[in-house]
Amino acid sequence: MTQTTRDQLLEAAAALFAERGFYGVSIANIADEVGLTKQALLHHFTTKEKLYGEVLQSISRDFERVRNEVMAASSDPADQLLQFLMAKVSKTEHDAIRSRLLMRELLDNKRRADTASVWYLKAFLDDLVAMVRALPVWRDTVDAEVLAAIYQALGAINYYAVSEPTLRGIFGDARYKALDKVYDERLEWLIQRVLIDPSG
Amino acid sequence: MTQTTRDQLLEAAAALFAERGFYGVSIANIADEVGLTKQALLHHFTTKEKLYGEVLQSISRDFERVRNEVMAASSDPADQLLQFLMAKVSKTEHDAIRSRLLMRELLDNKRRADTASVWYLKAFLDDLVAMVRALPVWRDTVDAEVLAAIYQALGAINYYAVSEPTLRGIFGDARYKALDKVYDERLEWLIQRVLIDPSG
DNA sequence: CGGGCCACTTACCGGTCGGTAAGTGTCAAG
DNA sequence: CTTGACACTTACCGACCGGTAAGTGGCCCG
Repeated sequence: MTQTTRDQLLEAAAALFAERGFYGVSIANIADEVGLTKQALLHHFTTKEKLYGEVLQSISRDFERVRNEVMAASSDPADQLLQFLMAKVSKTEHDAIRSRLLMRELLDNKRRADTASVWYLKAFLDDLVAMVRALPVWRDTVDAEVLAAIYQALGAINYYAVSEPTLRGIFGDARYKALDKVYDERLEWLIQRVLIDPSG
Repeated sequence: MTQTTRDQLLEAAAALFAERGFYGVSIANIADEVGLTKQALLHHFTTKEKLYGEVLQSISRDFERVRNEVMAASSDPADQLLQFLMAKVSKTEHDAIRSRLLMRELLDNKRRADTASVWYLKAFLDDLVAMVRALPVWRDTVDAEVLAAIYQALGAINYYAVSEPTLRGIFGDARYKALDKVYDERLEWLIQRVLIDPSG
């Protein structure tokens, strides 16, 4: 199946918004990427804000899909949690774009009146809290403790994901590759220690 | 001592760049904040890029100052490391601005030809690696492992710092405050587990 | 008193921004 | 053969962008 013009625009928008941020990209830039004029883009998504909103929405659908896959693949809550979190690690360019975009959203939604994205984030966090609460160790802990632990894992994942170009710039390809190799293992260890078996 | 106009501009610039990013702020916005025209700003910092560079530089000086304070306050490497990392946690508005600004820089310096800021970051990471290497546990580990562990702690710190407005938006002031209270303890525990006493 | 530096102003430049208006060509339904 | 929806175009708009040019007023130094 060939991509529709609309989907091509969405994909180009995601990549550019991730790389330069909402204000760093013009709708003409995005349209150019697909070989169209900005008015063609506005034909599909009446305003820049609406286009951005649809990009966020497509990401949130992605996460829900991954969550369902993980839940179906195993019935062990610890396994589900680990797989869901590790799936957030950037393996492909598409993953990296998603991480960067959400980090920017985290930084920007203070000033944007973007309640929509706040609610999507809430749903995502609620899902994670539920997954953690399925583990016996966490059953009798207050919400704040669960959230704090989750957030530390998310921080370790996403901060690193977003740093990839910078780290590559500092250390060069070879040493970055070496770092990347150990990061995965260490992350699994961290999730294990912080979330799955905190007492051990 | 009253602040010079130049310092006022630097402070206003830091706050606005942190909140909206480089492209989201005009030099006129920054000048307005201090009650001047943009040409007055250009009088002090010839270009927008140079102003931004000076903001980054002042942050890097801040870090060096904190590092020296921490090194002077204790001779125990484990203590120094813990204090240095915990000092990065946002306590004041100024700390939060710094975290946000650096996170944006991490996201943007792929596209900006901002080698300068890459070198600040390298120096900062080098300092941290040296502090960790001062601990006997890490003496015989490869660089990549040390860096990975450091990065996980930095991620847990900075991702959370940057999320403050979003989390407050999702959970409200009361529940955010509860989260904030437990986050500090949990962070200290994490640094202890990941960096200072990984075997324990 | 005179001259030059400093901090700052108004006026203006070419260019880009998001968005509107008014088409143009294609193609399927009636 | 016409009609109209659809996907797209060119031609604009006012607002704002970063930056330049050319002052203006105050203050220190001789």
